[in-house]
Amino acid sequence: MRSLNLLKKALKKENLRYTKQRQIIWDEICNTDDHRDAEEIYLTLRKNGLSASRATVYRTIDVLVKNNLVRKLEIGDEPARYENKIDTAHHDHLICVKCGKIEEFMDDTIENRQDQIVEDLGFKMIRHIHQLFVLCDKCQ
Amino acid sequence: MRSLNLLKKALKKENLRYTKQRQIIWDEICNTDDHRDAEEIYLTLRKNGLSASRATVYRTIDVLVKNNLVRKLEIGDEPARYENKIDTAHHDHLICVKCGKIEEFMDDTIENRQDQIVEDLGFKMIRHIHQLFVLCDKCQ
DNA sequence: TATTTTATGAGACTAATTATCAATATTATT
DNA sequence: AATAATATTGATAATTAGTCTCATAAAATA
Repeated sequence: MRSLNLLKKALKKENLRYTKQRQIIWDEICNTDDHRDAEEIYLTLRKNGLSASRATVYRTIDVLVKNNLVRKLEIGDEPARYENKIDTAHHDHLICVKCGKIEEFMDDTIENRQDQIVEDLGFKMIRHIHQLFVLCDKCQ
Repeated sequence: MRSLNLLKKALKKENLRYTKQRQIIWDEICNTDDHRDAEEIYLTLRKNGLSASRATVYRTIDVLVKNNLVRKLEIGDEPARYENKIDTAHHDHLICVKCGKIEEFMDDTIENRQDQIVEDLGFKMIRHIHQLFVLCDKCQ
């Protein structure tokens, strides 16, 4: 299984141990393409009879984000949301301000212009956040 | 003075009273082009012998943001930062991940593509966040 | 000026996340 | 396999940005 290897590789790289908590948290994040917050992930695990504490959920997600297995979505003052990066190319997000639905978008022109802006200033791009807050079709 | 009228107009529109606290908070935000958080603004006021409580600073900033006098910058999990919108056109931000310096950018091509993406989906744009996290020239 | 309404300040409260630390699990060593 | 060394976990305390409460103060109105 692909995601298993990815987890073990990341843990090895970080000199961290492979534990069943880290596995079930990673599995749970891989199970859906949702954008869930840490509490939702924690509660889903409990509901399924799997056990990991909140603290461990937060700690494990940090490792996954740091190792590029999970994308962290910081939306204003809401709790951060997470999605797995398995088989998904880079994308940014549209967020409905009314119903909270999250869609993804990707635009090469925007990506290129961004890079150009940073390069022209003599800076070095580390990462970017691009969020379009909208009223979705159903909420208008 | 331009900013005075703007404040009074906004307060009138919201059916709020004109008070000296609201005035000194607005003045303080207009004094610089920095991107400061609420605590920094509060502490600067105190240092200058002016008096407004933290609660009033937060409450007043909310009114200013709502009425388009102040731009709120939500940067990940950091405290929100604020800048006055006097005489400044729309722009987005470059943020140095090392020294925290904030620069501004604006690109019509990006703005147009954004609008197009939202329109194509049949959504309605409310606002957007576009932040480029970089290493600035001095931090590389 | 008296009365009504709104704003302020001090501090309690909230919520997401992080830190602490004793108990437990994993890995390395013998 | 047993033991020692080290890292992880879970429960909960702490932190922090921001909001809420409510008695007092200020402003608007009569």
